[in-house]
Amino acid sequence: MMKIDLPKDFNAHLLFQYLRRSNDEISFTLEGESIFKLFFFDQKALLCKIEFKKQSLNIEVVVGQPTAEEEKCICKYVSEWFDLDTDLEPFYRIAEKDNILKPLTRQFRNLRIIRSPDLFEALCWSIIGQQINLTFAYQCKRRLIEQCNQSINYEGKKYYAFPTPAQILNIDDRLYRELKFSRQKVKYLRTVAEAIIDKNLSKKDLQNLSLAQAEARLISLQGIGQWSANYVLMRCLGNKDAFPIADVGLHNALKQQLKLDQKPTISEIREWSQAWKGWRAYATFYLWQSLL
DNA sequence: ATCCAGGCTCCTG
DNA sequence: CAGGAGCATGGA
Repeated sequence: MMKIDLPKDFNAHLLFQYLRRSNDEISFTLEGESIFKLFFFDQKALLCKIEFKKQSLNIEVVVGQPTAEEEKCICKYVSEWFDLDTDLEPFYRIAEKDNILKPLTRQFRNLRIIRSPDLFEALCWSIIGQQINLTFAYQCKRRLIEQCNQSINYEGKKYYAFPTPAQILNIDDRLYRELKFSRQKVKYLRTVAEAIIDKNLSKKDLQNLSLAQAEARLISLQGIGQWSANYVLMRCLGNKDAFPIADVGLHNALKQQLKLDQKPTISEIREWSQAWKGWRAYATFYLWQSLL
């Protein structure tokens, strides 16, 4: 059993509300108050059960025998997933002086960005989510995960992990059509999978770059534009100032919050967001939350 | 039916 | 360099 201390006033309710938002999400499994997450270390499967206590979260490995090193990886993953290491106070100080963020930070107190710690998965999700609505995006992702079937059975239920780059490359064009992926997106997924396999792209490399450099590196990949790059920097790398400014969800949330009759322009958003400097990823996430 | 979804690339003038 | 088509499908 592993145990991780939670930050003061951790809001598990808002976390679960976010995790529950799609029935097609099968890269983890919710059962009551527990989260099940399947990890693969090469071919070795470890199924983890995560439970929240008052001051800590517990991780129990219910299938498989982890080494000390693997336990460390799992703890690191979970800490990043729920963004446990961020001090929210500076964000709330900024928010108190900002008319857009103030009500949101009161409504969603102690909400942390829910991250996507695996780089390949985060990139794939950003590609899948481009242009189409979220419901359809989640369906596509579910079909992809089921097709690759990186899974184990435990107590009569099936638990899935996100596919590896090699598995993504193994799916042929005809099959991708059946999964409802466009030709372009298949090309982009393959580009990203190859970059990871060839070790031209890694989370560690991106972490050693500045925000602007990391953004440029991501955008150099075919299929990753400004929105996707900033989405990945925010959700995977944990950069608190990454800002997917063209995001339609962001636009709709701002329209709703400010009771505008149409969506704001990019230049308006750029202006308002000056006040959020250093915390634009958090501002975005809280705005998204207002749409749930 | 038509338009828009957590965009991006490529082609045109 | 701005502007527009095309992509896949489903929900409003």
